[in-house]
Amino acid sequence: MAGVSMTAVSFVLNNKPGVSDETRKHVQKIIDETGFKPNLNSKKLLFNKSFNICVMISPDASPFEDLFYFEITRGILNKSREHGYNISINEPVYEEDDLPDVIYTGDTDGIIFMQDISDGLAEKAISSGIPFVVVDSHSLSDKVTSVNPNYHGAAYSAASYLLSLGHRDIAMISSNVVQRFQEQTISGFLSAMQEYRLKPAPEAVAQSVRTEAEAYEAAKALLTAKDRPTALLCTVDIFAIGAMHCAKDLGLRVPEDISIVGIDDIVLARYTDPKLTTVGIDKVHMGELAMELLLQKIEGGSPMSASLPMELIVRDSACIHRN
Amino acid sequence: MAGVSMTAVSFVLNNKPGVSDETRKHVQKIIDETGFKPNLNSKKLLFNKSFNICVMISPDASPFEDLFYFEITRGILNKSREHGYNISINEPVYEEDDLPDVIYTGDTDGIIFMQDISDGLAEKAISSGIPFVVVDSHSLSDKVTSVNPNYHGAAYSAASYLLSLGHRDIAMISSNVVQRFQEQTISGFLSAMQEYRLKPAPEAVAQSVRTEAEAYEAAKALLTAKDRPTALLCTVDIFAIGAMHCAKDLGLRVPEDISIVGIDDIVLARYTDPKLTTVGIDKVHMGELAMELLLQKIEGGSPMSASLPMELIVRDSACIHRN
DNA sequence: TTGAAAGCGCTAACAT
DNA sequence: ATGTTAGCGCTTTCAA
Repeated sequence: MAGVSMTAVSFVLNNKPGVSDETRKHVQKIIDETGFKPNLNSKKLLFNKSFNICVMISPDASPFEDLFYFEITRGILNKSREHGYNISINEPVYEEDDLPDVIYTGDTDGIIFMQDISDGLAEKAISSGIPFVVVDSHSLSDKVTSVNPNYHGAAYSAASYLLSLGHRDIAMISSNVVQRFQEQTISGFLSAMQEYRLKPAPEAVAQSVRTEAEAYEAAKALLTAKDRPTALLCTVDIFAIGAMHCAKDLGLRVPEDISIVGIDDIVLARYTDPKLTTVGIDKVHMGELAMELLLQKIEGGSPMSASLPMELIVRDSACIHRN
Repeated sequence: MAGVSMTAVSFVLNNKPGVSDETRKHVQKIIDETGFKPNLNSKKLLFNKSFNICVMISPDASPFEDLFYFEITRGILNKSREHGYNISINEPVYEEDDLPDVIYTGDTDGIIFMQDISDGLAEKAISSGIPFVVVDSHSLSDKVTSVNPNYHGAAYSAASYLLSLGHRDIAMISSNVVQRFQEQTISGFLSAMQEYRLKPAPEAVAQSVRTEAEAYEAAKALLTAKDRPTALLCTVDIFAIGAMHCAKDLGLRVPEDISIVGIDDIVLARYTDPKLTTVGIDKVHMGELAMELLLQKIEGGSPMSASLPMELIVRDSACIHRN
């Protein structure tokens, strides 16, 4: 020590009592002069805390492929930086339905799962004892704390909007990547239709799809049928974009000949031509919220799961139906 | 210890010699049974290594706002995960032209700077002793190792392409966010023009701009002038997108009435209508390369800076000039 | 081949 | 109010 003691320095650094004003000033002066910064690695060992948050994403939904998860990640980053945490991006070990090593080496203070997780994974996470939250979850289990967009409501809003524009022949192209997501959106669609005493034909709800290209094909099937729908509700924006391309290629005008709406409001939605009408959610906020809930858990709390509303964003890809 | 010693366990864990096959097997068995994983935090202290890489971005170019940096970040993440590093996203302290605390607390093994850095920052980074690389740098200094897209070449390619299509009245909308970037693209543009013995009018190169909205206005100025150019070279894709909107609003067809090309090939470029012709670079690869160079530095090497070629990607926003 | 012990940089309990 | 000391979990000399 360049001056006096050692516990003293610790007290000064952490603004703790137990040291006279005089020594405090003295020590502080030396700290300022030398630019001394305490080594975080020793604290990590002492408190067995890594200051790392592990963001877990399935490889087929990398946040850096999928613009949706990418925005959520931004929110997570905002908050984690604010609180002095780093993030590391990882993926589950799918063959064994297990978590990666990083979880078991003390290098993770908390986990954020993107998209739904399997029951096996949830169990492993619980038994690891590490706090975790699931964001963009599709189930509201009381066993895990999660942040859930209201996808049922989203599909309901989208369908209601189309109905209010006078559309009656509405078909749906839904994602079958996550089963519960599909169930929720279909049920939202059907309840809106029901309010108008409408019962869509089976083929109008049967289109379920994984990629933009598949959405293109599904749209083709619908739009070339003899009784083609006047509106398309796509469960994911990127499908709506695929459907728009298909419509154009078929010589159909959007929205005059066919109205199309999506769900999610990804960045792209503002750049399509016409601009995509969709049902959106504040994804950055969603990420921030997930991180906040996680921090609460890390500090020993047991926060409530959150269900977030989704809001219709009217742009140019849907219009009034004229006979 | 559930079996024998303690040094032994360390040897077994790290596959080091100095322990009999018998004890090795015995210990290994216990490790497997108990699922024991060594605590990383103690290694961090012992080796004074954090296994964190700090990605430094200026706030006005957040990788999660800017699709360009976002793709680079993906590359960085790929490689860092592969090597057991976490990343933390931070920004310089601009008021003081200094690095954030995280650099000085032993919580960073290496730094990746996005975009160019100031001389002051470079100096601070060097004197911190922490290995760093600059990605998407615009200068090839031998003091810092960097990954440089060849922006001069990019502008040259774009201009040459337009010239080869018969365009002679080509105007440029360039970014003035980073000075050296602007210099390089302008010089690339001018050398291509010179090969055709063309010397663009001052107002054809004077448009320099920071945002999509400003690009829209710059395009408006150019396209409403009495001798409007037949082609626009935009130094950044997002400017090209702004210019395309402007052209449409003015009733001009792209590319029939006005050819537009960009630089960067961001994700959006494939989704515009018409699809954007641009000069691209493999951004994920760029990030991976930056991370590889950084790892070499961390291990004590002194890697060479890399200059990466950019390639013309012909899509639909430029066509042959007809008088 | 094995075990004992020091030490990485800090905090906190304890003794002074 | 201050100084001394143990200890976080590991690796690595060093001695047996």
